[in-house]
Amino acid sequence: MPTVLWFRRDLRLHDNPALTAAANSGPVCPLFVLDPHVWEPAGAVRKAYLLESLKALNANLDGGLIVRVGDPTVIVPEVARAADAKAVHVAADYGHYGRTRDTNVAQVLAAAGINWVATGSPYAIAPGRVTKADGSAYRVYTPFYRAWVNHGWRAPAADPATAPQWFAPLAGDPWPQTPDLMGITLPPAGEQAALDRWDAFRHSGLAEYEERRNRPDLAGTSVLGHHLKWGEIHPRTILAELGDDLGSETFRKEIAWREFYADVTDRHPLSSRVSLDQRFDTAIDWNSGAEAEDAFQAWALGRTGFPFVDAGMRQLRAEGWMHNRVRMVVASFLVKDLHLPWQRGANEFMRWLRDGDIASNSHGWQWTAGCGTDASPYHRIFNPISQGERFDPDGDYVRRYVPELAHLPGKSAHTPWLQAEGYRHGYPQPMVDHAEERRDALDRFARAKASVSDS
DNA sequence: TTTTGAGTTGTTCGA
DNA sequence: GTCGAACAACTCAAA
Repeated sequence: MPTVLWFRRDLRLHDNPALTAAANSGPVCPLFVLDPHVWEPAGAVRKAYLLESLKALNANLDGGLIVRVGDPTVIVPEVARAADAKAVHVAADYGHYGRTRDTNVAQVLAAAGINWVATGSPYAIAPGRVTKADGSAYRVYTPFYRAWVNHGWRAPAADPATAPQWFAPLAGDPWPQTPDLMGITLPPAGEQAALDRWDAFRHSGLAEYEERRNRPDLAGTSVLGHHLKWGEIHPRTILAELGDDLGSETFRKEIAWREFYADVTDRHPLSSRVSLDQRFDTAIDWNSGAEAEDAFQAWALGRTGFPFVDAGMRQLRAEGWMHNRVRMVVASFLVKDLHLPWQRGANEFMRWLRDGDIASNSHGWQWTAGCGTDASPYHRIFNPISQGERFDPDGDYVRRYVPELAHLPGKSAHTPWLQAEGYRHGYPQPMVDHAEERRDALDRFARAKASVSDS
């Protein structure tokens, strides 16, 4: 019996339970829907990367992937009818939009007598499965991690018993133009690229991961985020090959963060937009007005006058990627030094990051802002200068992305204001006094707390 | 129910 | 330069 396999963020053919389920019941019509709701807000890098990934998937399907542009509640039933399918297979989605969309599509399909079959998820353990003894959800990472490891996960899914028989009952839409990347080079996309990257990291980065992962000047991270985001590789594939050494243990914890934030999103579907600690949305006195807009622009364009922050924001625009350590520092700067709500920065990240994942991004930002799952002290405020000197000790990262400072030797690139004016080549003065803004951020939080407890 | 221990990734101050 | 304490008390998890 023919089925439709609707690809969303699982753009691979191996370790794909939904594909196995579909193929075991008959010929499979592979479909991807470019949903304007997801497509339109995406920046050029995100769009281009997705198109590259679809190209790779299409090649693996011998050109048989149907790509349609439009509303999934219309397109999926239309393709299912054309295929004479009795079922549409998917991997479950857990974001707020994805879940609502799936409910609506399943409803339209049901009315047409077509089954909705969800098999597997983009996670090693489906969100909602790791719970405390009483069945409630964890809100703190470390106990979640212990329970997650204890719960365990399946081995990678077997390939279908017989090779899938692909078919396309109708033509797809013309693919959108690849956006102008203005010089950005994308990393290779697709399932093979993902497996190659994992292989390379496993053999040459994992052993030193613990030591090098916080160093943006070195290539110490896995750079698997975009592959995981689009499901070009499944986390189970990775977990199955991790050992018990320190590097493996640390990397397993990073995988678990992704799973934790998916679990939190599952319990709090709106938390990609709304602070888990509501005081941050209702009681804190955020900056606003024209001056705040100027400040946001300076941050977004990498013109704050803090070299580590500016290097990060310029890397984001230059590559569609930013090192995780620097993500935390620029996030802290926006929220604690410029007093702007985390959602502004989260949106900016989602527009540019090729690996931008709504659950990880939102909750990473909430963690830095201090309104998320971490109950630890709110006075954790990153010092943009000492973070730079600590994690980019020779200034190499700053010089790579801030050409105005390329001539400053060693760690002096972190403190250009100590140089004569002419040596700064137009690089701006620090836009704020960090010590002052730090005190201000603490004051604002204290006032918000007081105002909430008074009312 | 009460109690106790602990919490990814920090910063600053003063000895 | 290095080290420990204070930040300022909060929330969660588990016994």
